[in-house]
Amino acid sequence: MAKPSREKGKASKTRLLTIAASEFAKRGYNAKISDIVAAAGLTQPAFYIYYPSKEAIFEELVQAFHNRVRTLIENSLLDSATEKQNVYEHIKTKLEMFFEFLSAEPDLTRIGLFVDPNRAQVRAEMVRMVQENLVKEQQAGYFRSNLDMEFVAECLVSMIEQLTETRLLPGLSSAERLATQVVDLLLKGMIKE
Amino acid sequence: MAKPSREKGKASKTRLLTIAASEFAKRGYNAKISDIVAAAGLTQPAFYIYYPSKEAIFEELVQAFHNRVRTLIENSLLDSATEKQNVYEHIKTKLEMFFEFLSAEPDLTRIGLFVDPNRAQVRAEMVRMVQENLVKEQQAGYFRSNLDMEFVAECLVSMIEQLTETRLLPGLSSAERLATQVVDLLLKGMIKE
Amino acid sequence: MAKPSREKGKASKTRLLTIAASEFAKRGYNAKISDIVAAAGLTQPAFYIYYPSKEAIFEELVQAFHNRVRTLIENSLLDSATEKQNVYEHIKTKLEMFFEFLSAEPDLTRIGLFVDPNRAQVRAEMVRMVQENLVKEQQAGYFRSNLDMEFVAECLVSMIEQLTETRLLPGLSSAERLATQVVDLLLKGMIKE
Amino acid sequence: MAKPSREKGKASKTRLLTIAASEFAKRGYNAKISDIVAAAGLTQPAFYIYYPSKEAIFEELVQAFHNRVRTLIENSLLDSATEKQNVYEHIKTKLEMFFEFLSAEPDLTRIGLFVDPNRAQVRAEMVRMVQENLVKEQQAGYFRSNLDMEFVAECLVSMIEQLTETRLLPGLSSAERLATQVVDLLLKGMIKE
DNA sequence: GATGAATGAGATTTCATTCAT
DNA sequence: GATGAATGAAATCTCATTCAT
Repeated sequence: MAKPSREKGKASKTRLLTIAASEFAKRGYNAKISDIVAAAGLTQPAFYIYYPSKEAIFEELVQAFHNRVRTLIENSLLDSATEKQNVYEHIKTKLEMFFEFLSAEPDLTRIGLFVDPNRAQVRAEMVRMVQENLVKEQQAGYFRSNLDMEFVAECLVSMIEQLTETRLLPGLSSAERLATQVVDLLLKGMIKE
Repeated sequence: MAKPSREKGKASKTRLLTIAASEFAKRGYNAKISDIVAAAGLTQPAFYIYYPSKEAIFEELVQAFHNRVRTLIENSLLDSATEKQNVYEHIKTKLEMFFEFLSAEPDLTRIGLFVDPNRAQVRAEMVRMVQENLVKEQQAGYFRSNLDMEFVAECLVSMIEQLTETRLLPGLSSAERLATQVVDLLLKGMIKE
Repeated sequence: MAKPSREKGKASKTRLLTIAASEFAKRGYNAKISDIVAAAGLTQPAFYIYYPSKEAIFEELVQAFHNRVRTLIENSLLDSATEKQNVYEHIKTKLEMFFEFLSAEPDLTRIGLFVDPNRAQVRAEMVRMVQENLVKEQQAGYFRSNLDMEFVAECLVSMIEQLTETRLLPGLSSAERLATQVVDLLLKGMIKE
Repeated sequence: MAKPSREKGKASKTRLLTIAASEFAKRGYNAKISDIVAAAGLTQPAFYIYYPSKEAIFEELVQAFHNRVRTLIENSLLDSATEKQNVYEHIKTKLEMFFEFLSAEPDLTRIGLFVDPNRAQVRAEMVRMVQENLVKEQQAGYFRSNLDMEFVAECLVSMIEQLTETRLLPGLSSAERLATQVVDLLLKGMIKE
């Protein structure tokens, strides 16, 4: 492993990371280094110039997703303090941001949400973040007080994950559309009146 | 005391299938034949007496889950015609059945819902079934008419799947409890009043 | 890794061990598994049926030598109590045994004495054994009392090792001859009279 | 303050050689070029500016040791002609010189004596030199005439080598001390009186 | 109904070495 | 006088699968 610093090397490293993301997203951790380097126009040993092991590059991708999630969480919490919309719009905006976030880097999202063996951890983090937000609204009197907000958060996150997989990433629905639908369903419920 | 030779073979085959289910559920498709046969007290070639390949036994498990889902669907649709409860109870009962179904064979469930690379198919089937049920209730006037029932069904199924993974299979919640919570959330919504 | 028990498997395992001994003796730890299995008329994976790793088979050979050394030590100490020859004959006999022992399994000897990275340990063990023997003779008054027997033991062992490598294993001298020469030199010294 | 460009190259080459000696001494021929250049603050291609291959630099170190041995031999033979001490002192002085020589460049010594695959050659050279010296003393009547001086030389050299490895290089004994002990043991022998 | 023994194909990783600048 | 970037060749090890009995 050397420490590349000039342009071409950096480009190779980036290419490897991007292609690795795509391969891991498609085939899970079984993605082959040989395919990755081939797609990057390199030979096998070149991989090890930039990453010490297959595990390392995978972990780097997982951490990249984690970091992005953490950033989103922090920003999102700040926003919630500053904005003052009605509750529908407020929640919808946040959901939309969430969906946008997840669709911005589809491969990273797939890796973080679906292929990482420790994906339960990120999920738990997301659930916690959502729960905190919801509890605030609940305390502000917007939601029924008898709702278990951890349960609700878990349901919401699972919906987000699923809709991301089946509608958002395949391009069948926009972030805005999904946010609207989810808010409408979850806030109002299914019952008439 | 009958012909033990015939029975022994069947027993071995069943044992292999059960253990394979457990291994695939635990380790995904990467589960090793060598581990499976070892746990079954057999040697590797014995495996190939009963199943032509790793893929074949995996597919058999996936199909077993599919078949169970199909059976559930048929029974469920029948039930829905015969029963005459209020809508809460009605839906809750079905959800409870669904959760019971999923918890009855945890390994099969995990394989069908989480490890099968084509799990989207079963999911779609489940979504369709749920959707059909919901449409009927909607047409009967129980639900808001502006709800896209395909969307709702997808949300509901994703919640079911997730809660199955995080609460039902680990034994943290009962089927009855989860059904109650889901019904309460989805039917009434989160908003006060 | 299976547990072979029938004849052919046992033969293969033994062949692998024998050939491995020869290869390690010739080329050091860098000996290649591929050469070993080829010489054994097997393919690479067959190796891993019998030994879990290259390190494992090497360690097995090293341990085999250690065990033989330990056995020799125990027997040798017993002998020293029972026999009652003059001191020349006594020491010569023991030296001869030692040389015979080292020439009995040349590959094992080379591995234990020259290629094992931890060969200092066995050497130390051998030095200790020789020292104990010498001290007894010294206390019995056969040797000068101002000799540091640890130093003498170390010299003796190094001579044994060297003569084994350059004369015994190549077949240039017999164990008996070497024992005679060493005893003559070490006991009488070089000075005339 | 002269031409630093020429000097820098020479300095790099020397540094590589020194570090290579240290690495080969520590890890045997398996020492890695990548480690050597890293320790020298250079990159891998720089190595090949100065040495055509790994084998070449290793051989250069081996030859350096050989040359030093040859020089020692010549000087030693001259000395033996000029000096006129008693035989104990005479031999002891030479042994001490030998030990000093071996401890002066520990890395080179380790490479020449222990890691060079052809170390038998240098050993043979050293044996021959020692033998020549001993034969002279023997002819002068100092030693028993029935001693095979080639055998004695080989024993002596092996002792020197071993004591160098276990006592001299680790700093446990001085050259003078070892020389004294060896002379005492070998000349007088172990027997009392 | 099963086993002992073995293999084909391929995966990750290592290391000396070279090309272009 | 040196570097950034890359490679050829090979080594260890894994795993589903098969042959002969």
